[in-house]
Amino acid sequence: MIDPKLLRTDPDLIRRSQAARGESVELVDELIAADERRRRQIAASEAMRAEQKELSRQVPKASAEERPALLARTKELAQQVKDAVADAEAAKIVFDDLMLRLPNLVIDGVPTGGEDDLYVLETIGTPRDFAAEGFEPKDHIEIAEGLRAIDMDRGAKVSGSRFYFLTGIGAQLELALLNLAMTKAAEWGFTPMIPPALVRPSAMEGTGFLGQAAEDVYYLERDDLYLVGTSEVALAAYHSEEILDAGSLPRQYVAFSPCYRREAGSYGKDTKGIFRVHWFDKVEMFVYCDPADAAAWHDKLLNFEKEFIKLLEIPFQVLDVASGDLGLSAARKYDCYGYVPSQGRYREITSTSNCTEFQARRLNIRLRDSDGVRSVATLNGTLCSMARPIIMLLENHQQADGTVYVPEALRPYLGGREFLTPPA
RNA sequence: GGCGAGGUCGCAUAGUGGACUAGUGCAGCCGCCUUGAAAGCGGCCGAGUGUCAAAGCUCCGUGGGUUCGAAUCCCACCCUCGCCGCCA
Repeated sequence: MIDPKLLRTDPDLIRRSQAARGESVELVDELIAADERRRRQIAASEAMRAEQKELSRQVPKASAEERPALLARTKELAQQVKDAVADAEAAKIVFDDLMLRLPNLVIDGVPTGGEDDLYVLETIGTPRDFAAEGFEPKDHIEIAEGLRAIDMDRGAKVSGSRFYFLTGIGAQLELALLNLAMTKAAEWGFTPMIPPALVRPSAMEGTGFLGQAAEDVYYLERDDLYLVGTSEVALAAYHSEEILDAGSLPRQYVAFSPCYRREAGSYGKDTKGIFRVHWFDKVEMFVYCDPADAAAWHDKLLNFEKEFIKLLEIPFQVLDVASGDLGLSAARKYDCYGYVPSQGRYREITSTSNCTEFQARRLNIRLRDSDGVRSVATLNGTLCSMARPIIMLLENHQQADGTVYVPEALRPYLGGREFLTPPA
């Protein structure tokens, strides 16, 4: 949620942000109208309530002759207050509903446009020239078949399409990535967390996943619980309804959790392999900080992601995501796209969002310093979303003989081996 | 899943229909005193809304209801704790 005060002080700022996102500008006017109606009714109810309360206090002291008239008047006032409050609440429901649909304000400097207008900030590393090496690169499924690392067929048999088993060296590879990611994050000052993957609706709504993204979310009706699509949900809700001491900020958390995504509306897209799946495991960074430091923390999270991808020796690009493709919560988003040789292009491997105070307001997370109480800022960033790094490791580091080179950073977590080889 | 107990302004407690402000203790902050500290004394000391600042108004787990008036009575729900059952 954006700062409701902006509706009164600077509605044009919100209109500009909406326009940049390609979202409704009229929403702003509807919000202002609902807010005014609510405030008007509250003012009216407060005036009547004050009178009613005063008369109520006189009831016990009133004489037997005065009492009936007094009671009649207070009763009448009670009804009028009730009506005014009811209308104020109706206006508030309209206001809140609209407010939940209003996306975060876009930060100045974010490129405008849609999905294809992202801006490449830098390219790191160079894709291998397989032709020069004299062989055609295989895709990750072919490579994984040779290594018996991924079992797609049995994934489909047991759970359906877009499910898989990591087997043997594939499973070990995920555990190695997990350990490398967690070790690095701890070095960088993050507190390791293993959060629940099932959350209440409030956590889901507070992080902005029940709006336009709701179709992509698994929901357990019998228990009124959601399966998270990212541990960002649990990590953001972790401090919900809390007031954090400013001295305890920033708070850095790194979580390992499964992620579940329905991938509704992506039928036929990336159907091959484990690029787009209904479940994967992920190591996610999350930061709570003073809003004044949010932009600096966003850069830090991006740098941690870059450092990690460099450790995996995968060529990649850093993108500044355009305003129209930000999602509800993000005020700015940087994606890293790693190279996928079988596709001959870069594909998303990490994503870091600066959500400014948007999630904190919805989840009621504040900080207290010498000036009082105000909202914190939250940021999140992927460190390692298992399936995609595995694809990129297998494909970029494949050898002509079907083995796969292991980057030095991963070797300590894979028994020191330099190459992944098929089981005997 | 069954039964029971309980949720009050950081913590602990008081408050079971009406007194202008939900009382008290602890912790915390400021000051006095002191060489310093402790003790003692005085003051401040939850959040939201609102305002230049205030006043005011709202909030006693949440949501309904009864009443002129609800922390207090009624209903539903949520959560916590305990015991029993089941279980990785």
